Amino acid sequence: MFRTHEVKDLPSVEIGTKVTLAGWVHRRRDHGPLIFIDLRNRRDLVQVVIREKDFSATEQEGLKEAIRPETVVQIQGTIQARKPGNENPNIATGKIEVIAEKVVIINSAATPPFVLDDPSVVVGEDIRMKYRYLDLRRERLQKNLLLRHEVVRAMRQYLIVRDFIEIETPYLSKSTPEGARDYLVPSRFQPGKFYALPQSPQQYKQLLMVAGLEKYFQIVRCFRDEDTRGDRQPEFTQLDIEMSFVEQEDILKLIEEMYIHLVKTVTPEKHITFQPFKRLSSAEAMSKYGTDKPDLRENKEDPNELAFAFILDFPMFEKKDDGSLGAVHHPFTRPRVNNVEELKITDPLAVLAEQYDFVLNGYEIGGGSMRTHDPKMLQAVFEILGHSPDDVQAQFGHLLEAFRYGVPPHGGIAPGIDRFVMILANEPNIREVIAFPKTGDGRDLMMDAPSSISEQQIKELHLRIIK
RNA sequence: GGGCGCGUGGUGUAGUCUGGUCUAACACGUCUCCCUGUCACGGAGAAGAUCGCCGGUUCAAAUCCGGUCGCGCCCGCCA
Repeated sequence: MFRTHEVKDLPSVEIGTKVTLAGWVHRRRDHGPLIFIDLRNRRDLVQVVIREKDFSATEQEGLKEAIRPETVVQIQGTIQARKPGNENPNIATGKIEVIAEKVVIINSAATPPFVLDDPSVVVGEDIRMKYRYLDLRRERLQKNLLLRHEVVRAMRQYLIVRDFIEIETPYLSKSTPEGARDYLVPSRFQPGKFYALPQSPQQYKQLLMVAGLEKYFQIVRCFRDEDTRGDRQPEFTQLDIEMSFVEQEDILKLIEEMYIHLVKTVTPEKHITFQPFKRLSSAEAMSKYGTDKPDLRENKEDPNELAFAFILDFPMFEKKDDGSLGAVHHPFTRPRVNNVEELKITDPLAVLAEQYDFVLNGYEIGGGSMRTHDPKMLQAVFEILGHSPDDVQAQFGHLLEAFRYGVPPHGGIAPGIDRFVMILANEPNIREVIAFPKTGDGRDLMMDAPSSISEQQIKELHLRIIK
């Protein structure tokens, strides 16, 4: 046992109790014969008083090491009430202090490359990323990761009590031509073939509906090999949801109630502008605000305002740069038509989709749709998108095959977790709520990834590198 | 793929526009010494920077020009 108490529990410990604490030296105030150190354990601080006269000459030499900031120490001592006038109202343990009887240096620390105890110092991004484990010791990131934890925990709890089942889907999956660029993983067993990391578990969760799971969710990592932004990382986490025997309204209601609940429990200081959430058609949003993710806050200076909105009625198809048609969302989205015949005779660009975006303070924090569960309708959509029957068979044959065996009406949504936490934390950048984020060009400066691989690995994977 | 911004001791900045006063300043940190009630402790002192890199202009470059590298932001892209 390294410690008998956590620092945060000390205020309720009786005066005179002997305690053993362990943590990091946060700050030191060296008065010569009297040394104060603030001992840090998680985010909590307590003042330890070291009286030089209580220690032998050799022990005093060791103390020189102990008082280096960020050194890991174990302190044995006695809880003492601070004298009136000596209390520190700025820390939770400010009414007491620990009189040290023994100081054990567990691990002495080199001088950190940047100051950890001053939140006002803005350190360069590259240095923070290289020494991310030190950056994470700072209060800002400790707070953000804790907030993120609370959000995810509340999401899980909310869905689990409503009969949702959490199911994991594969990360090694299949590349699809639609959407973002895939991250690819070469196969050792199948020369020249590649897995793709999922951009989302879209097809898996629909197949779970075919499997009769009915209410699925997953806190899942998604991968997209595209350029990053302040609110975009190559890998990000979403709350993936899919439900059977529901309509669009059921999904919107679930999300609305869940997010009101999340805000209430995790950040009660925040207030929600629209209850129920504002709803706009995508056409309305574009004409009124010039964007399909409008910032609807009434006071943009208010750090506690949350203006949630649903954007509805997106078009099903759009013209791509090369003139061909693409799906605005994805091909599995249900077009708002009565039957296949109607879809075939309508101008594709006039067809709306049962698709919805979830928007908060000018950020898209999620999107979803009702899915086409009629195989004929799905075929018709693929035809409009210009996929040849062979192509459809190769790319989506497994899904169409599955849909032959009794598929329930279903739909889902996937709210992003990083962006939501970023907004709750009032952070300007998504990296501030991710423990180990990537740089703008997709690198991990701490691990130095991506990196070269050995000749042996290249050979095993049947690859050749062209420079 | 394109546009913009930034790069000066370990960290954060000033100085760059208007070249010489820069033999590079300040704060934090580090080191030495002093201090028994500090809590962003205080005091005295010290070390630490070829001003991202390469080249050019000039009597003279942190400063101007060209290139290059690094980091960030934005557009494209992100079903």
